[in-house]
Amino acid sequence: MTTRHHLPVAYEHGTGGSILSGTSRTDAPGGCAEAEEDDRLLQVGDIAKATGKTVRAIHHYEEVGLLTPHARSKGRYRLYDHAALSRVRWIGKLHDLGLSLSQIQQIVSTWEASSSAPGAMSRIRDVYQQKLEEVREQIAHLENLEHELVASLAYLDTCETCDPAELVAACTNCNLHDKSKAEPELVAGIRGGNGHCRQGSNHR
Amino acid sequence: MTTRHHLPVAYEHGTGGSILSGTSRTDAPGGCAEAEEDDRLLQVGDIAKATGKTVRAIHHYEEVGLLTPHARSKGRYRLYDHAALSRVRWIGKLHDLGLSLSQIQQIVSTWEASSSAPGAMSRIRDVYQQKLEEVREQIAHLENLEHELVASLAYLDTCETCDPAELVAACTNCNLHDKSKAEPELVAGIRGGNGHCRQGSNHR
DNA sequence: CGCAACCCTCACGCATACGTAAGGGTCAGG
DNA sequence: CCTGACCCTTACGTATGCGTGAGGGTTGCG
Repeated sequence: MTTRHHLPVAYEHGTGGSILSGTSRTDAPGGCAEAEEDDRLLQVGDIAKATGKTVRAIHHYEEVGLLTPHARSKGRYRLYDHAALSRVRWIGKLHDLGLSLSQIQQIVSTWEASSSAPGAMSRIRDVYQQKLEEVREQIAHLENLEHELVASLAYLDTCETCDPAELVAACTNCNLHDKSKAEPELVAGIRGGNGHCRQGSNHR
Repeated sequence: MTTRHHLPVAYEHGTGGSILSGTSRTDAPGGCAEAEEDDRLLQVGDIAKATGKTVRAIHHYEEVGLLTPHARSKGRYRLYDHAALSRVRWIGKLHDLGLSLSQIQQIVSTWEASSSAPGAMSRIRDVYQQKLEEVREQIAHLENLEHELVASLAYLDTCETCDPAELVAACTNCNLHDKSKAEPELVAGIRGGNGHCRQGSNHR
């Protein structure tokens, strides 16, 4: 909604859909003959908005070698092509996958230093393959925690039947809970552990 | 297997199962009449080993108010009761759930400042309930990434049929891939984004 | 008593991924 | 030409969760 007024080179004219489109354009220097399609360039702010990142983050990606502007305007404004959008989203996803920016940088380096295309892809594949396993482990771990949470919530349900006048210290001797199942760790950890005279384990 | 020799107060004698048990004991000062059960005290190193944390981490937990030794030896050694084990494991789980130590501290404070037991439990419940939803979101997110990884790997499989002499720059014009499905974002981001004259989106 | 194995209290260090402020140009409509 | 909305570079700041010494006691078997 932030009304854009005067753009140097990349324009928006739409009403909010995908940012920019327009008439004026600036083909970047460098002698790249390209098909038409959509070669309007984007400013850093456009990239930021379109990807949900901050301008600072985009700059940061550049600092660590993850992104390079396609060109610069006369006034040294960074100008990006649309591939930059893919790149930034890609960075975000890999980051979500738990890769650090420097690890991502290594992938980029690997790719760029590689001459053989399938060779490069093969290494990327290895990284992805390994990440896939890690992600599956993480999922399993989270599902574990999920179950623990559910169990704890069920356990804590019983507390609703407790007398509100009861003091927390009395929990140690509580006998409202189902004796057949142990106290979930997520519950056990709350009590005790701060030195105060405590130690009973399972309320009996 | 680090042989323990001279312990101040908490002993081990077992053969590796659960750390400690023994004969000598030191009931902590403070006038806590307790049932027998298992009130031998543990040193910080014991807690560390039993929980997989480092001694420094245990100290750190204390620094931020998450854990307090049950007592101190004459020589100022920290002595913990078994509840500390639960507490440390609990901290670890909550941390895995994405809570920061200070957030965990808030839970502890909430608990300790609370007089009404069910009231306190109710607030803990709320936290857990919310965490449960977050965890489920995280799982969904990871599953999304998992699918993207799988799709990308499938896509990259095709690259194996590519001529190893092919240059990475040629990927732009690659036509080996199934034209019916789009290039996964995890693949698209690799190419382009570093300014070099590029911009074709889907290899045609 | 001697010694190994532990523990204690500072207190600075570190890696990540930006946040944020400072001081100062650039762009294009009006 | 003016102006508002943007952008640039430089550079220090921040929050987390411990890591890593430094310098120096404590414990208790033998």
